Amino acid sequence: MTSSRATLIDVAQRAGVSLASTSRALHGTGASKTMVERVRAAAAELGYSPDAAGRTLRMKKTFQVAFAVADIGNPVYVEMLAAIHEVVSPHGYRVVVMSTGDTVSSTVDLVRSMGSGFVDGLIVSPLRTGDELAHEIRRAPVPVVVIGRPFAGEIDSVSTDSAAGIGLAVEHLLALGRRRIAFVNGPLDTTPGAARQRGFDTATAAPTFSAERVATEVADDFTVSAGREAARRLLGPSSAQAEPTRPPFDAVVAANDLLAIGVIRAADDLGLSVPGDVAVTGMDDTELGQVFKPSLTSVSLGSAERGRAAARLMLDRVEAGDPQPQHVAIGPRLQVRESTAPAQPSTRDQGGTR
Amino acid sequence: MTSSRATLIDVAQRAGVSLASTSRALHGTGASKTMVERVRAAAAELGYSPDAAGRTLRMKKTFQVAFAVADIGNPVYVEMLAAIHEVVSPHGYRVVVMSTGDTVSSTVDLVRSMGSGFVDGLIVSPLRTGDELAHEIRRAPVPVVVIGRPFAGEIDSVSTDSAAGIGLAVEHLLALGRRRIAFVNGPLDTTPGAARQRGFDTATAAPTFSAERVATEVADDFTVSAGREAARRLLGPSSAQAEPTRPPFDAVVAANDLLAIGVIRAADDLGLSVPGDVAVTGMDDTELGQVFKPSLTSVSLGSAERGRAAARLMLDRVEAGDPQPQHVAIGPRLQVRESTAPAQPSTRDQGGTR
DNA sequence: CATCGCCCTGGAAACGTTTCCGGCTTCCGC
DNA sequence: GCGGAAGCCGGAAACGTTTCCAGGGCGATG
Repeated sequence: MTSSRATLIDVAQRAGVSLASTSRALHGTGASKTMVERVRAAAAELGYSPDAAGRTLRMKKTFQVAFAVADIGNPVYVEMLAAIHEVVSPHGYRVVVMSTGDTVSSTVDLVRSMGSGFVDGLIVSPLRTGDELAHEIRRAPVPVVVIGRPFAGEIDSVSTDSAAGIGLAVEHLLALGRRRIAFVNGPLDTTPGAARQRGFDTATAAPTFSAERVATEVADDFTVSAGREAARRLLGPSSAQAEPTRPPFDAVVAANDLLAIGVIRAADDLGLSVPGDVAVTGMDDTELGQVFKPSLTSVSLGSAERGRAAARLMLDRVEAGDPQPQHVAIGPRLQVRESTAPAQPSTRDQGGTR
Repeated sequence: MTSSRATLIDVAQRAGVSLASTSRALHGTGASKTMVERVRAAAAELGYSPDAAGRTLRMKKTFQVAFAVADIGNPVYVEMLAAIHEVVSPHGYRVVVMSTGDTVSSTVDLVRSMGSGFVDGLIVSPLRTGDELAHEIRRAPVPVVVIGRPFAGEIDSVSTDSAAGIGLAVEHLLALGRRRIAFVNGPLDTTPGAARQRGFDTATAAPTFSAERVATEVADDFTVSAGREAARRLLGPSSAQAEPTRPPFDAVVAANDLLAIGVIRAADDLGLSVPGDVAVTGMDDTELGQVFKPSLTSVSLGSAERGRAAARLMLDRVEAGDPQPQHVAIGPRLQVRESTAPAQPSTRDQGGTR
């Protein structure tokens, strides 16, 4: 039990062979059978395990990948993290969790910090993007894969067309006979917020759109409480009265599962039933939405799938120096559950729980 | 735009000073003002950023901390992760996410892997523990902080008395007038499962326990679906009939928020109302439980708090070589919400939603 | 039997950084 | 004006690993 850890030199001395041979024997290449045996034994006796720093310094390889998001508490990112871990871990890579911060400049700082070389690559899902960030990513010293937005050329990225996803939700509601559709979005200056707004505008501007577009309400945040408040604003001061007046819409498209749940809670507060009086759709298909009551109809953006794809892209880049920047697109899929149902001819007195 | 990154030697040459002075100038100690200025300028021109591997090799410091759990998807661990990140990040430390695996031997392997020295310390919350693991932790080459179980001596740990937490839940249900209390637990061979079972046994054996202890049902897992199935088993085949017969209990203590939600879903499936017919308590006080409908009465084990405490313990260990192993205990707190309410005298026909 | 070639081994360099140590200048106080 | 001390700088070593290169032994082939 020495005070410090055993080093390769110690192993070499104990085995009575050279340092070079020791390294080769453990690494498995170009060493005789007896040599391997001998070195292995010595290493085992000393409880040797190779030092990561020395190896990294020499090989210029950290066997670490960074995953950076704005808010690691968000279930979508958690799912991505788990998927990334699951993919890279069997290949011997570790995952370092980092934060992009809210702003584009803090994200730029993050990318710049890759210069220290503590990681072999970066998978990042930024909340806000800009030309400055794109430029910084292009000149980053390690491979970078962006999740969430298809970047123009020269940047690896994997994304889901969330605008089209909103379209799926709108279509679904129309097919159910809903005629007055509202939209609860998150901040418009974020990448997902902007995309989803675009999606709703496009879907409701289409000639096939046979309903009335009520309004868009922008929540402060992509959270449950923000969704609840946004929905309350949308229901207007008139509905604040105790009498369960008829709401100005019979369906709400939410930009997010969290927002959607906030909307349902708000509806519940006012004695409106979901999906009886109001049908609600979410987006991201989180587990939260699945276990919620009513379970949430949601547009899956394939979070785990995106994470896996990004991780694989990263491995391709890091293991083999794959030349061409790639872009992987995941198709949005609508998961129909309890929070949406056909509109009843007479939407009257469906009643709340009590 | 050279092919490779600028090194300290390049900066030294450009500034026309020695390597040693360059390092000192950038590090800020024992360098003249003009020297600092000059080196800073050179570094800036070259876009220098220090190489993590070289620094680590020399200083024996990685500025990384590992956080290892069995299932990173679990909201409790996510909260801990976020808290840990929040604490150590300002001190310049990164967080590496790792997996302990389900078994104690895989956790031992994980601790053993610390021998590579890719991290300055390990914060681990193992699902299962044993003497073998304790022994391995004691001889680990880096500081280890254990979350979840108070370890006997020589090991840093932070824990919450979840057994006492179960006691709080039972007490609360008794105070509400509930008289037939069931318990849905997770696997008993896990650390949390065992502790919570102990808590329930103790609470229901106390002389002040004025109710009937119905049964304990052990779920396969700490998940929603496992909880749903466990609750179904508990309700028995008799209740599988369409008629909403009176259940054999009027309250359920669940070992977990996820299990609790599974229980509520199962109750809902059978037309039982929560909290009308059955009061349900969870544990962990997750955000999921808070937004659920009905919002979940839950025993908070201070996940974020535990994460923060563990992180601070780790920093103490890593920054200053704090000598004494410490143990931090967080008190469980009951958060009362909608899923528990006083028992009605006649528990009849409270009715479901439909 | 000689020569060529292959496989294995050992010495040494290199990766980029921090820090010890010795020597220089400079400044202060007497 | 001089001795001493303090501050600053440069050379060099060290951290632990992988890999290039050269040399030696041995088998196979001509």
